[in-house]
Amino acid sequence: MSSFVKTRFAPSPTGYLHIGGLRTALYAYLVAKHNDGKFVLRIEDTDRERFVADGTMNILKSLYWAGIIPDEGVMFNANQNIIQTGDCGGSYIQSERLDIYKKHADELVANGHAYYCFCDSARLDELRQFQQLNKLPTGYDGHCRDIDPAEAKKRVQAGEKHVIRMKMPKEGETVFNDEIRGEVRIKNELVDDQVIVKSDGFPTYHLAVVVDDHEMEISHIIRGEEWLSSVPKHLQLYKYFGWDAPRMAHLPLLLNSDKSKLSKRQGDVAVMDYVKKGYLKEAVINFIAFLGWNPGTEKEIYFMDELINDFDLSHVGKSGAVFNLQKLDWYNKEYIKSLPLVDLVERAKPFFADLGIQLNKNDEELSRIFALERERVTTLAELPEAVKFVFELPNYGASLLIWKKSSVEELKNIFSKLSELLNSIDEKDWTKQNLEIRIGEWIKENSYSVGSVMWPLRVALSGQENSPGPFEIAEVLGKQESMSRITIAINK
RNA sequence: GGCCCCAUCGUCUAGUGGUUAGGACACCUCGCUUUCAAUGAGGUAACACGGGUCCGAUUCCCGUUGGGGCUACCA
Repeated sequence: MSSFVKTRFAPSPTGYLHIGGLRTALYAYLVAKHNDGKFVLRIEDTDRERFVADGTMNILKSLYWAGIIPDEGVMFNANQNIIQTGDCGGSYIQSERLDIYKKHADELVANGHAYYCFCDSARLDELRQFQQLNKLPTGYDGHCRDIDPAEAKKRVQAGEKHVIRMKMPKEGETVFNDEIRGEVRIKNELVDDQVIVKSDGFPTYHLAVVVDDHEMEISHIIRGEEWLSSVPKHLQLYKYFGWDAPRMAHLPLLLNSDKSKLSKRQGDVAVMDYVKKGYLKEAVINFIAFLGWNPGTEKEIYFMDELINDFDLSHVGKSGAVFNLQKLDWYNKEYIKSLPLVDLVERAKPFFADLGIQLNKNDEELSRIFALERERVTTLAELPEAVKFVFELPNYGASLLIWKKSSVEELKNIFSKLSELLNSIDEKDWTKQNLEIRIGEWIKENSYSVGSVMWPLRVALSGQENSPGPFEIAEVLGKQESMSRITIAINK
């Protein structure tokens, strides 16, 4: 076996990509990239009841948004069509690999490692109820395990409804080494004779995952902790097929604030929810990367390429991590503050479009406007509301103009003189720096208190109780609009 | 119920057989300041419990408790 690293993310298209799934995908991606290996995307759509038609596309787009691009397997092209690359002897979509699973299942039956089971769901339900009632361990009782194989085959050929179950040894113990948890041992007698082929002919996860990971030459299985207890089944299948098992890493779960498994009930869990809310991919990636992993240093800000450099499974923790929105918000603010303005403009535009707002300004103007508020918003979705006052002066009450330590008389006096001063400033000198100097000097000359000038000026320009400083706003607004807003204030 | 996994500030976490148990978010105080934000300086706050082992345990072992996962012809 070569030491080439190949990881995979293998989601089910049951609706949308879960934020926990994104983290699993990220870790798998990082392990592959850190080791100059390959990252495979496979679609596990063997559950026809939960299948959602555009589920695959949603997953692919969510991953693409986050910058997690597969090297092999399922992806989409410029025309938004789902395509595949790579050679694993078939499709990377499980529903298109049925013959492969059938071949392997038949092989197990032929070798006596699996058997046909004719128990219907009524009997199984009854069995489970009985076990639960009598506080017995639940599980299949082996009812069909010892049916004569020749007879079973006849019944199958006669069209009798059936599934295929793998034979789990009744004795011994399965011991394996998890990359994160270390040695784990589970007694074989406690492990069920798992159904590996359903009555509809589709494989269950357990068969499909083993066959595919082998045929796709996956070196590291990286998945959620919920799979830990089914590892003995998988290992047994590898043994039956005579294959080497990949290395395995079972990641700790993402939790709600009450420590239960992260769920829809307690907040947004779909990656697209966070996209729509205006979180930056850099923030989301940085945040989820740190939910369970850390570099062992005090560096908190990590871009994808830095994660690829430093990520290491050995630094992944064992305990579940609470998904803490406050920390995500902090990361998002950090990235919004540090994003180049041109990028900020590009990424913010869709949030205006979503609200039906026409941005009749060029990018240059927009970047100046957005720069005004970028330190004040936590998400891109907040930006339209935050910069609204630039486009249209809000209607505010006249009393807002009066600074707490000032009076109406003083205000009127100051404003009329201020208006003259501003009018005397040439349009080409209408810059933040220049205005600050001129008005500063003027305040000093007249011995005004700073607030008695700055507060009303800022309110006049912004129409808001809270806003950026008056000079920044004035520069963005330009002389004409600024003067018009001051006139409006004076008239109030 | 059975099996498996886990346990350091409220949250994400670093860390060690002997440390003032470190950082980040959040929170609080102060500074800057026309407001908000940003920012600077501080602060509150943790080794779940009980037994061992050891000169010495937060660290190693066992147990308890707590939390989580699995226990499907779902993944």
